[in-house]
Amino acid sequence: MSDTSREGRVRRPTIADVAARAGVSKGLVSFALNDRPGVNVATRDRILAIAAEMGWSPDVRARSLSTNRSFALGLVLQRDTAIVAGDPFFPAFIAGVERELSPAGQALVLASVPPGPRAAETYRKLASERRVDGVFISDLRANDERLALVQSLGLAAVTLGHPDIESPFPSVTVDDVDGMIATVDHLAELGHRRIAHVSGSSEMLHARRRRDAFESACAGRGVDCRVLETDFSARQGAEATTVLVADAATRPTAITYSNDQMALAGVAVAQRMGLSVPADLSMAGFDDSDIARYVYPSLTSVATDAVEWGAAAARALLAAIAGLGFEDTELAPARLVVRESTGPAPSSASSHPPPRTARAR
Amino acid sequence: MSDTSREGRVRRPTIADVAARAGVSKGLVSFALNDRPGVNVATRDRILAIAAEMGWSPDVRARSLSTNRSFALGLVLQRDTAIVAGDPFFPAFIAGVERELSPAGQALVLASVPPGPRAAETYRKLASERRVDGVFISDLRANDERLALVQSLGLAAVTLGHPDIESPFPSVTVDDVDGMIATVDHLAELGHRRIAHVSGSSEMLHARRRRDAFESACAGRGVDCRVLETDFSARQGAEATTVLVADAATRPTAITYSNDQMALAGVAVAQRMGLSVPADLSMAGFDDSDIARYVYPSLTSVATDAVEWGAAAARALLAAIAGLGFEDTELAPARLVVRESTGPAPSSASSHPPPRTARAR
DNA sequence: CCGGTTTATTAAACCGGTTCAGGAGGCAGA
DNA sequence: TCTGCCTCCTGAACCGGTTTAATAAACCGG
Repeated sequence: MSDTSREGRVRRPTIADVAARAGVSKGLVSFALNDRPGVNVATRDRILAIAAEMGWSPDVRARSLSTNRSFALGLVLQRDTAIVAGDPFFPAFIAGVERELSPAGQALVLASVPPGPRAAETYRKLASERRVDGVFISDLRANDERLALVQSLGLAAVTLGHPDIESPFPSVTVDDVDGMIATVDHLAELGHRRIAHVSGSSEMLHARRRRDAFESACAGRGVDCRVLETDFSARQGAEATTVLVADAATRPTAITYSNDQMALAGVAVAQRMGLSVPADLSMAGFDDSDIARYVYPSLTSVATDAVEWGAAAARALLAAIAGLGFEDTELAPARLVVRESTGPAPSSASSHPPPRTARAR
Repeated sequence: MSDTSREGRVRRPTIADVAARAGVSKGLVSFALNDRPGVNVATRDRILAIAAEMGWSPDVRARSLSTNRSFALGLVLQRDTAIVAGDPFFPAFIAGVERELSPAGQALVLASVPPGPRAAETYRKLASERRVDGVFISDLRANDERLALVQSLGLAAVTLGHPDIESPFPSVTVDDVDGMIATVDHLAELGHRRIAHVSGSSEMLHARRRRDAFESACAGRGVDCRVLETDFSARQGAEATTVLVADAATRPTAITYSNDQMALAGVAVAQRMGLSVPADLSMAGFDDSDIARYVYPSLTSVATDAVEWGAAAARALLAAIAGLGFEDTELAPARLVVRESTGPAPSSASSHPPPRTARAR
């Protein structure tokens, strides 16, 4: 019955088993397996061969204990589930992270907490249990207290985007500003002179950044602009749109949104009110989710490569943990993808048609 | 400078520090902290107080090594990023999982791999490194070889849905069938006699189950039905819709989709061809993503409580690991949410309007 | 006051790796 | 032949918990 016990489970070989089989000490096996100098090449090859033959692989727990590293990185999601569910960012980001982590022998520990003070507790727990060597700090907020917290916990970290305060951590950034400027340019060229922006919470740095870019781009082009703030949800995107569109006299001819979910909800509100997109109203999203290409009218949006972002963030965090470089990384800027939902501004302010009653046509 | 070393980092107290401070042995501290019987109550309270005062918390690595458990559960995502990105299921599922795991002192290890053979490798790695005590097996496929693999790796597991083969693991299921039957019922009541279904890959058990429910519901009601198979992506949802709608003579009066992304893309295709939803064509999704409520026309869909599903799956997996119950769990069935995208069938087959050329209105 | 049981506690082994001080052996130079 | 210096390898300590066997102390009925 070989080395199978009663329960049918095989006892995994340990480094001691490999050592015994190879007729050397545990320590030497460890050296050989970690490619440390001072091991005779022939011996090393023999040990490696035997380890492979026995199907040995290191127990990350034991390794963690002795090296005082966890070989795992943490990501704490602290968004409302409805918002994170509609957001294409995280799955793509995670795929990119994983692409780097997996070959590096690292794992990703994901924690999901409702927004609020429980997030701090989660970071604290991750650190005190020594689950992870470092964390990704996403969804940066204004004056984000997580920076100090994570530093005090002794964790390595990388921030997604530049914090608005002094940060001890490297950042990995995709610049939204260009994309937003390009959007305003695009609309201005189409003749729009009154543009609104439906922003995410200004507590969130990326929302604020998009909004600031929007406002300064408008100012620079003599465009009349207006901003409404939301929580990023489709619901509030719809509500903001209703407010913007309600008064035909002050109605903007184009609306940009801080994400695609809100833009899609906004398009629906406009259509429901009998407005034609883009003939009466141009609308643009942000993030370029997959569905943006497939709705009708297809949605003009700003695309960022979240997979690449995840990969770059993972590389930066691994480097920080290894005590290597600490430079900030700037990825290719977000770029505008023009589709059907933006078009020429209505020829005159008086051209808006009488609102029809809401009915699915 | 108290117990702070040069680098400003505080040395975490270990169980030995607590023992020394309390004047007892390491072992006794361990007993006290794990609520084991045979410890004097007064002593136990004193140890607990001292541990709390010193800010001690267990190092999960050390604990893992001695107890031979990892205190972590794994989830392997093996979907294409474009598909997982548009799918509201996982973020919600993960939130539910986390809700149970966190209080239980467990962590979630997430691995994301491209679809294909690399998934097996990932499970193998998770097991051989001893990263996790058990895994969630999601997106069950026909004759899913992961069951045997995971069992041979000695991992505990729970499947999301019932496998089509003998399974050594408990399952946690939300029954889709009722929701699909309700959808067909709803459409049949509205007078639809020719209904199509755009299915996900029939390799995927949940897609197949929805499709089978669709077909048998149609058969039971004398409804003419047709099924097109896709990979769940918005792109293929759009393509399938184009095929279904192309020939006005054989065009169905209603289409159901195996997820909301495809349904949204399908609605767009119909609108683009000048068809009115639901006047000319009723369309229904599946999964009830948040955005379904906010598009125009709002999308009839089938809702499952993914958060609850995650929580139940986590409980089941924890129970399995603890060697407790092994019963399957059946959650509240998916339910139909009727919105604007479904309506009465067109009065006669000849009523379909001449297709207009595609233009954003 | 004694033998036996229960309760509270300790010391040490153990989990599976890493790391470090040192030792054996070979070789070169004096 | 002695010394010094490599190279290759060993043995043991160590990481921070858990667990077990052994022991000391308290208790208890007769």
